[in-house]
Amino acid sequence: MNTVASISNQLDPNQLAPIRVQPETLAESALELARLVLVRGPISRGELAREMKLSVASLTRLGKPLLDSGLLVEGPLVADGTVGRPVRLLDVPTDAAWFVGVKVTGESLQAVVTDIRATILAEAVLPLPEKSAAAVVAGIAQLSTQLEAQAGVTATGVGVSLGGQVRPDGVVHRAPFLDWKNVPLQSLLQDRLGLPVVVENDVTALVAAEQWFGAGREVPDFAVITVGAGVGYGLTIRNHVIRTVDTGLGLGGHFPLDPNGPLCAEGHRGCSTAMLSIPSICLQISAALGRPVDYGQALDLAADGNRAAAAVLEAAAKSLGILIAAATNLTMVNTVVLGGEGVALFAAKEATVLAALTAGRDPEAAPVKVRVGSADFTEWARGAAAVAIQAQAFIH
Amino acid sequence: MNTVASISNQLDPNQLAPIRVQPETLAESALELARLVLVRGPISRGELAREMKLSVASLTRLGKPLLDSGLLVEGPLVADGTVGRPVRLLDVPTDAAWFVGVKVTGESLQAVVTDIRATILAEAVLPLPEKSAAAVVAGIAQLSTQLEAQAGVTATGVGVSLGGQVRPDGVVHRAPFLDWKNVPLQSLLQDRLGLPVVVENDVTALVAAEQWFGAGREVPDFAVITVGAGVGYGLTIRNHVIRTVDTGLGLGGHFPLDPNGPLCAEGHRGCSTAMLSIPSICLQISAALGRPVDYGQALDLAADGNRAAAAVLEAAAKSLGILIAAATNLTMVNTVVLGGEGVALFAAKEATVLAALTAGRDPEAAPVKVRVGSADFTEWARGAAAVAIQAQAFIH
DNA sequence: AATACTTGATTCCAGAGTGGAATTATGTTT
DNA sequence: AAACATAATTCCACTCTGGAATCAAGTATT
Repeated sequence: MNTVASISNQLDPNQLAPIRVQPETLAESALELARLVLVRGPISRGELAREMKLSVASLTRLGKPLLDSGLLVEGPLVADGTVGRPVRLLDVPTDAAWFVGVKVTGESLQAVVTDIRATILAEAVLPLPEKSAAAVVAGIAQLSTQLEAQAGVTATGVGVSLGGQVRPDGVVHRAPFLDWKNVPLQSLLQDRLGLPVVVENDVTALVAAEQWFGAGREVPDFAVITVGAGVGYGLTIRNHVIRTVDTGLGLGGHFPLDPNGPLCAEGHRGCSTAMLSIPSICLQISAALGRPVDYGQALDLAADGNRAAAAVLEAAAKSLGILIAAATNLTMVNTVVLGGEGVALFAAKEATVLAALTAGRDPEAAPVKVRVGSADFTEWARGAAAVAIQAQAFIH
Repeated sequence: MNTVASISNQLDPNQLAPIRVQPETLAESALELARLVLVRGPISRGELAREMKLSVASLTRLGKPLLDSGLLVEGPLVADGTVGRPVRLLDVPTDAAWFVGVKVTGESLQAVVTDIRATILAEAVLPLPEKSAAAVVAGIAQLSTQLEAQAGVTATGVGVSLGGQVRPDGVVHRAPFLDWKNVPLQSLLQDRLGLPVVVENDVTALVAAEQWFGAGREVPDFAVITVGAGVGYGLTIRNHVIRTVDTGLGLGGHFPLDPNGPLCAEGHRGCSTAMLSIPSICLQISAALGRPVDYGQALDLAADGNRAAAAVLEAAAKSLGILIAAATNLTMVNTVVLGGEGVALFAAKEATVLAALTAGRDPEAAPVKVRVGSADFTEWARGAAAVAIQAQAFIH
């Protein structure tokens, strides 16, 4: 089979549809090249050769069909003033493919449209009238159309993420927040949208986004901890997002942290959800003060010296440090990315978190690098877009 | 370069020295083939082809030079009564290479000699008169000679393991039990023995042995927890033993398990060492009963209904369950191998351990497979032999 | 301005590794 | 004894690869 020819067919000028990535016709190393160019931005062949452990000759050969087909583009010659022939950087065309990412919660759909590097171009939210699959499908279709119009682009793929277990075939095995069991969301959406759709667990999607477009660009091993309505946990080891049959069950969500903490709904005293989740923190402070308090108010109250709020947040911060210590000790990673709206806790109580983390680590151990992601809810939708991007790039 | 020829040279009949594995002259896939035959025992080309995702044609080609050189051998035709040509299984010669493994503790050297599959042929112990590197080197030399004579073989490699941090170049960076810092043990031993020597952290060596010759033959991901003088912890993900700069620090050794537990020497209340280590358990019971009690007596006392002993062991068993739950939740593995002399605790209190483990896991999660390794101290020395085997097989 | 120099990128070619198809080997079944 | 089934080998075309020579496009030197 001639790879070059089969790609070039897609460039038929009579075909006005957007260029569609069809990497199943690409060999392993060509795929890896495309992935690296996507992830490492504009990059020279020399650096790619080092990174891929290939010769520059191979890079010329591998790059040729990708450039011919338009999957990659070459920048202009950049003369940096030094002696020698200037480099011509390889890049991905960022105006050829766009992706819609949607995070499904029990109450709403949060959506973004991104370019191929998961850069957000537009965002939108839609309340979910009911938790039926039909409502979700209709909502995603509406958001998709709306966002395409907003950004003036045509989506080439859609990623959907939600809290729950998602099977590799895109069937939602179990999603407690939606009361779903075995909903074939991917095929439903694909039929409706006529586009490739990927469905993934929300935390896993966030980890995937982080792996390609965040911390993973620099380190091969890291954990992700999200704090929000619940506590999420994900892991990347040796550049691979760990996915198991239990992914989506939220095994990091009820990790014991404080024997004197409050109870979670499952009856775990002082588990990560009880100590860290936003609802639990707000409820504790509300109960103490005898009036409803939201998360922002909680942080403000603590900053203003309110004792109840300060005590709750102090305990939460300490618990977060303990959780980070436990995760790094047992997984042996030394980078942790924090995500979710609850990262505001880290910003407010960084010293407490780090003190608890240090206490839980061997004094001789390498320091843990804690990276704070965006607290913006759009990060979740961006994660969904990232898995759509990854799926279209066909890297496993 | 002609691989076949370069291997065949080693078979020069005039050369009476034992066949030495020199796999640096082997290509990647030939190495993987040799490793699979070593690990999977006598195995057919067809099964190897499936395992390696190659054609049987490739297996014939890859196997040829290995068979010619004697690195692999063919079994007789085995006719199992079914129709068709019988298979001729590939195997490693188990009478061509032997390995000495030595575990160094603060008090003694525990040594074994094994065949290439890490099967123990003989064992020996030598008290360590002092903790100097010279004493360790001399002791290992003596044990090596003694074991070779005992088993009637000549060692082709020596593996040494100890509690502490070992750098990849075989320098012991830090070994608290020996009061060592930056001791170039590998080169010292290599000079003395005239044999290839590998030095590795003790828990990592045990994990490596388990990966090639134990649980790892069936699952790609598992954790190892050892209970003995301390608590050890190691991890294999995607068929790779995780080694980091912190390996050897014992990051799983002071994991918080019981807020009401006793203190360890570092001042951690209810950490894994305080709850599980043999010295701590014996000390707790001794203190309660007002007389010295060893581990065997502790188990007997508890079995006989002694309340203090039973309480301590019950708490230990519960803690072990909690530790297993924490490790599996955070690493996402679902197989745990228990090792060390303390596994007797699991045998005695299995129900308690499993109850605590189950309580710490999501009810919907896949059940954790707990495998109990040998409690024999020779397992540690066998681990050391295993890393020597791996080093000679040059697989990373 | 012409030439030398430096470094990026390409071309060309030989070698290694691979799988499919045909063939051979070695047993059981008829 | 012939037919059949399955294992293993041989043969060959194909892909992927890197090294060496070459070309390309800038800066430095004269």
